[in-house]
Amino acid sequence: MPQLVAKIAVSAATYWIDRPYDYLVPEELGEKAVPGVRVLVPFSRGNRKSEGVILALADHSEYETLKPILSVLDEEPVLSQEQLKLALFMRERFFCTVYDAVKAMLPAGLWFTEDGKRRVNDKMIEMARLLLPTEESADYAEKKRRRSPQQAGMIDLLQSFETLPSRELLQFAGASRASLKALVKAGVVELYEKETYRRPQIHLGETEPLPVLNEEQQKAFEGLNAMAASGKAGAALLFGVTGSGKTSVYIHLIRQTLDRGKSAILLVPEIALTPQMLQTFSSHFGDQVAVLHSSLSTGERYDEWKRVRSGKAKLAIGTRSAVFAPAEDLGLVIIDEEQEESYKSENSPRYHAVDVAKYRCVRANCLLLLGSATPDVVSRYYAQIGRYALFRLENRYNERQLPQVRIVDMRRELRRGNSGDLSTLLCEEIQTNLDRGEQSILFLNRRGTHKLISCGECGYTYRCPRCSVSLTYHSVGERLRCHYCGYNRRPDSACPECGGMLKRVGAGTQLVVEELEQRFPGVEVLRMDTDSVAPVGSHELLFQRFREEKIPIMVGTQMVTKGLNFENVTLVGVISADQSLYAGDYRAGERTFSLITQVVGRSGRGEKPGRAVIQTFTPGNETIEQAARQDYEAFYESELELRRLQNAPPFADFLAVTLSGRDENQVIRAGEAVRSSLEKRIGTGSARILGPTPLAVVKVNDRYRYRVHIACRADRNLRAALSQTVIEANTDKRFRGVSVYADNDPGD
DNA sequence: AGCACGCCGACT
DNA sequence: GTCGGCGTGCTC
Repeated sequence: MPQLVAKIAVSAATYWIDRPYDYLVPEELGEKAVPGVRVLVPFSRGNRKSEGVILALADHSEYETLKPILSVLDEEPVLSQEQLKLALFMRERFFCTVYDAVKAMLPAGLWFTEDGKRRVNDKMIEMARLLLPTEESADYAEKKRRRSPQQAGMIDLLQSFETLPSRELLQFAGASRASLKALVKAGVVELYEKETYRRPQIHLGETEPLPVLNEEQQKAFEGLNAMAASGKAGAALLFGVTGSGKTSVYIHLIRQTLDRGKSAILLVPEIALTPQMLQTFSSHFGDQVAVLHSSLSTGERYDEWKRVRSGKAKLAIGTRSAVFAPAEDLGLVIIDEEQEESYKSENSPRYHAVDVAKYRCVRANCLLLLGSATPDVVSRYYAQIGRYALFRLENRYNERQLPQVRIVDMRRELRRGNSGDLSTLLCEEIQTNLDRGEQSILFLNRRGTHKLISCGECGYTYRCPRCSVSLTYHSVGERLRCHYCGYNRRPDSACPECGGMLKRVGAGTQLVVEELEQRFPGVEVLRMDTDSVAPVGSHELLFQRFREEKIPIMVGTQMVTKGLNFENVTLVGVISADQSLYAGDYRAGERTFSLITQVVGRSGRGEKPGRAVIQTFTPGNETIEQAARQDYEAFYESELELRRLQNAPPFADFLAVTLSGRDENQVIRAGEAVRSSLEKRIGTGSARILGPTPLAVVKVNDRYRYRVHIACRADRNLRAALSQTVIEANTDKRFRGVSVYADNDPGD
């Protein structure tokens, strides 16, 4: 009698041992064990239980002895054949395990806890706490200190913090999971699960008639709709200036797609997924809309996911991960503001939603529509060479004028004795607005907008003991915190170096607010920044106050640049346009152009004409001038030329191998080995290999991080070679303790 | 990664 | 002697 064998992608397998593993399907599971269901299998020498997903069935195996599948976890497949193929594609493209890809594709509500088969609707994390009374555990720590310093260290931490997520406990103590397990076994520490909180669902509105299209919108719609209806795979770029009504075109296209009985996916950047935006789409498509967003609770998200899968919802709207929406019969994928960096995942699997969307559209023979006011230079190039169709929207709604933009040379301001953040011109303009009762938005192009503490005498600043960054000051609980690892401490009463007076050095928005208060006493100023510790929805509330109470001035970072529409705002100030220009990576210019263009576009959205003031220390800079003129095509031409000279995308693909470990020299040596292995495998003829070079923040959590860069044509062979190199470096005994991974197009 | 096997030092 | 640290090798 032939045996039934299942090819399974196993969760416990790391990247370098990830392959389909053969397991025996026990007779009693024969019915349920089909491709796409998740199973529990014994894995490795200890037969540790691991989750897996059946990729395929077979009637024999090359292996002599097979272990049997322990149980089937799903009643029916959670992934279609097509989604399994996508997972395999992701492994190749993004250098992750198949199961990592599977996890990214499924909503959190479908995941299983470490121990059990229980399906969780709540998000849980593993926490650790001491089981023994304080003194007993302190005694235990002392007893253990010499032979097991890691265990003692963890007890110390739990003494002061009481409870900690076990992940963090291990990181902070620099301990291995084995030593934590030892403490659990000894009955000193207990591990338990804690629920993280939920967020409410967005309200859905009434159905509205389709928006009326103007001539150029109609033309774009007709062209795009013809592509979508052709039943052939295709991609198009909809290049529409701010306020030209891309959304109206989207709505018409989606309407047509749904009427053809097909489903659609609309991706928006993180920041753009606002209640207003959802309101717009639900007012047209009612409960055919499903929202997939990380801020929904796992339960809500799971329900939305099910509505898409069952076909009850035909339009999935969401951020990056919504590209995995289990939509059958896909007819259209729209990616709005396609140049946004939030479409690239920062942690494993490091996928790019645009790449995933391309793959899906090709497989489904449907249209991929990339929309933008400032397209990614690569997309614009593809449109130029005919790989994408190109549609333009050049007229702003109601023929509104572009804001009048002026550039201020901040070096001259400095020479005139103004060392503040606000130039004379900007202050005059703000005053004009105050007099007229119109509102102003000041944009601060700066990350790390927090306060530092430094010594007034010797200049000492606190640095993180585990990361190569300064600690920032948080007034909440008077603490100094590290943004990278979470380390925090209380500041001393005097400088620990020289005993001098410590003072708070304002930075970012705070400093600008202070300067405004000084110059415009009694004028209310609203402050918006991403990293302020704010409860959910509070940003919405602040925007609402700004609109309704007509607060004269709003100061903010990134988040004030996107999609906001305030009729009474007639002045935008860019405090410093330079910061993102020199950020190192090849996208810096693009980022700056896009940012400035967008923020300037916030001005004059109503009846009254808008003005903008851009402050810069490099007034001659071409990118800034182009952004001030809102001249994308000029920017594109010069940027493309630059890319050609640098052999950067679209003329070559950028890939990287990132290495990290506690021993810096070892990391560098491993990086050099990676480099020479790559040189051997792919040669230096067509590819350019650089590094290893340290990352901008070289040390995080006591691990040093280095990167080897590759510029080349990334074909199948090259990816395979890169994958081999990563596997080799990870399993090389000389580099134990160094972890190595590849990245398809690292952001920085 | 995580787990078993096996080697070697310190404590009964 | 043996308990339990840590180094080595394997995962259908």
